[in-house]
Amino acid sequence: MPDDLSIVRRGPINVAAELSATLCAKCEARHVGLCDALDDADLHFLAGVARRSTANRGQVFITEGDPARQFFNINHGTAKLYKDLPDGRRQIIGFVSTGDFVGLAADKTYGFSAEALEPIQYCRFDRTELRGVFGRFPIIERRLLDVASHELVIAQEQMLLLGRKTAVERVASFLDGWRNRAAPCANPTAALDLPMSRSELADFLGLTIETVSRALAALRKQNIVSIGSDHRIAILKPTRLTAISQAAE
Amino acid sequence: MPDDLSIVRRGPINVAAELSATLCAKCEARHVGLCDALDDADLHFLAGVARRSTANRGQVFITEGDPARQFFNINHGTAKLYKDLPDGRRQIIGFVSTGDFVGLAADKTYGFSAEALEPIQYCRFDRTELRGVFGRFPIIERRLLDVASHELVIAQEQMLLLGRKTAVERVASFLDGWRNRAAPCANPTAALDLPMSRSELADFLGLTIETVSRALAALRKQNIVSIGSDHRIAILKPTRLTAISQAAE
DNA sequence: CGGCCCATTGAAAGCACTCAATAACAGTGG
DNA sequence: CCACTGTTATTGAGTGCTTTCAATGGGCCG
Repeated sequence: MPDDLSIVRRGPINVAAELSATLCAKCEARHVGLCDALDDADLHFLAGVARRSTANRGQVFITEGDPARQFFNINHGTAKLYKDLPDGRRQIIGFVSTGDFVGLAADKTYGFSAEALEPIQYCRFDRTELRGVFGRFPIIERRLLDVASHELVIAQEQMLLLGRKTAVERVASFLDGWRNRAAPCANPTAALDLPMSRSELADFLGLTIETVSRALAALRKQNIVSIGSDHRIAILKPTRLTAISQAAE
Repeated sequence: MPDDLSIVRRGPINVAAELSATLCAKCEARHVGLCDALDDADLHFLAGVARRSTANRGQVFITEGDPARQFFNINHGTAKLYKDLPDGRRQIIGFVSTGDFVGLAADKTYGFSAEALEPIQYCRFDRTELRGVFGRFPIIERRLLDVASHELVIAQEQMLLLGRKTAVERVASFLDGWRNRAAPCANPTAALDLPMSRSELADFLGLTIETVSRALAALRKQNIVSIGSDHRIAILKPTRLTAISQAAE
């Protein structure tokens, strides 16, 4: 089994890699993120150093402070990355979904924890092994640099949000951003499925659940969004939402 | 002159590169950041794609939204990186000093502006040219990936600060962090020289100047810091400062 | 010495937070 | 299928931390 840690992993082609490559080729994340950088033939090498795993809702698969020995690539589902203060205050620093690469932002130990918001599938890469792959496939390193650069842009946008935006602006920014991310090409007024609770939204936006609820209510009263049950939200006025999110009025 | 844009820059060795390499060898940033990745012999290649520039206090050398055609490496001095909202609210996303690399966090356009806090010296690299250097010196790309990773860690730490910390905790965190960065090995109670104003401190910490002032006053009243004139601050109780910054009590 | 800018301090207001109660929902078992 | 129950979300009232507005103080420079 590809998950068996005792398998022979070195060498360009071996049974485990063949199995993994087949899995990789069928992977939901095959044509996004890291894996899209390689063609099918080269996927062997990446597959050879990948271990497939799963996590259930609520399961923590990265713990802040632990030695950062692995990278992760999300193949299916959504997880939250977060940092805690000793007294329980929590800041969610990001949500990661299908195709997203996790673990770049680490020195010797992980600077954040990760918890599955729903059942997820992911690949684990040993950091040193993946570095070995860089020599043969510099395109992977290039891709990782692009990923890191883009994450920095996102992080800086979030700093602006956390440092300077009002509650309503924060919620509007989140909805706008999530729509762009989840369905960039779809009808902008289509209903969104949010995998996170109000509490998690609050921890991401630097607010409390009550304030998030009130901000959503404010947007609803202006008929900018429609709030359904089961974490479904429809954006009725995408243009207005974007304007509010950018404080453009 | 190395600053002359008309010089011939291609080829492994040419006059401009020789001149730049000499400058590079003597550069204050020679043994930090990007440049430290190369030995003196290889510095030619990097020097060949570098343009040296300066900026005076208050001068903006990167403008948010402009096409991101260049990277920057600070050789001397300090600058602030910031994002603005249309109504004037500003968030400083970071301060960069000697040895720091700037511009990784950009898609097609810069996501932030940069302004010198004091007279600075820096190198400019054309993005496409620097990418060309990657092929010959993969270590540079590796180094940039490390830089980006570390910046992500810093950014996530800042998200925790902006989203969840109180005013006093934010100011304590900043002072603690700045001490570690400016003089990691020096006597922790030595006076710090802050190159930024209260206003810039406020824009970095997501506060107002008055709140920063009050937070500093609070730390002063506890004899944790001593506030001098001309942006000088001495840390009298480093342990207490660190404890407060991490909300560890 | 005067003017200007920056920093500090005080008083009042505002936005988000806390506390509290109610409502809606999801999952469970009868 | 529906009542039951625990969880999650909404709404209201009051508090508090930070902001806003305003005035004073201090340093730098012409």
